[in-house]
Amino acid sequence: MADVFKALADPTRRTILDELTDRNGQTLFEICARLSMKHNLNSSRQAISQHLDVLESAQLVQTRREGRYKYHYINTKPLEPVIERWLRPAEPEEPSDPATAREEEP
Amino acid sequence: MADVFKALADPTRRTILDELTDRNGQTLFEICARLSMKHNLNSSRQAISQHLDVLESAQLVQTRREGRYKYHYINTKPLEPVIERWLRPAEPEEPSDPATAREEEP
DNA sequence: ACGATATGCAAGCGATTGCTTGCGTGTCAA
DNA sequence: TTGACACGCAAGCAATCGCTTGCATATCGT
Repeated sequence: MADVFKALADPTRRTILDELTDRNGQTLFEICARLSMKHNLNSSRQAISQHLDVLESAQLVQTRREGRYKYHYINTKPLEPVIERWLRPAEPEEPSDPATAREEEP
Repeated sequence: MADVFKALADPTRRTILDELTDRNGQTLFEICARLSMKHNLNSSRQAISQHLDVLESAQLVQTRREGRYKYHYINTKPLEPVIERWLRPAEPEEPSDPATAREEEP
């Protein structure tokens, strides 16, 4: 689970996920080209490849080999527990504005 | 928005959010003590203070001053757009298993 | 077989991160 | 006022990160 947050910490990796959301199943070169075109990100092939390795280690990207091509698919499953961890249990608590909240002294 | 992911990338900061979820509105020393007790995290006061600064910059923690005490409150609002970014738009797409999916050649 | 294509592996480098150390500031009780 | 308490600021350091560079492997078309 820690890998998921570390993977999402980099803006280039988040843009890669955006790209795979827009068009799933791209190859490495395809991702490089579209990152340069649509997102003005001129990172090298090796840089993107390493980013994809990080995303794959975090299970956020799954891959499928076919000959010399390697297709990359986004996988949003690791994101679901991220939400449940803090979003759900904290919702029915006290008001979100600290100026109006009150607690006993420590 | 980048600050949110960077803030969540550290395991100690995630544990701090867990602690604030369990008991909202704690002071710095209170957080230090409970991290040591319940989570076996023996970080120094300054280390935790810097972590809280990061969380506050990311708007994940709001603070309220009262005399020499500073109370910390979790704020889950920055987490909501995180979900919508990839979870929602990618759901009605093709099968998540890359072995069965298919795309045209690049 | 040969070259072109698509990707993998690994060492090295500057920048950033998380933490420590030491001192400073403001607040409260006696 | 004095001392204890809660917290802030900033320099320094080892570890990690993102990226480059260079070479290697594997697959396809001709």
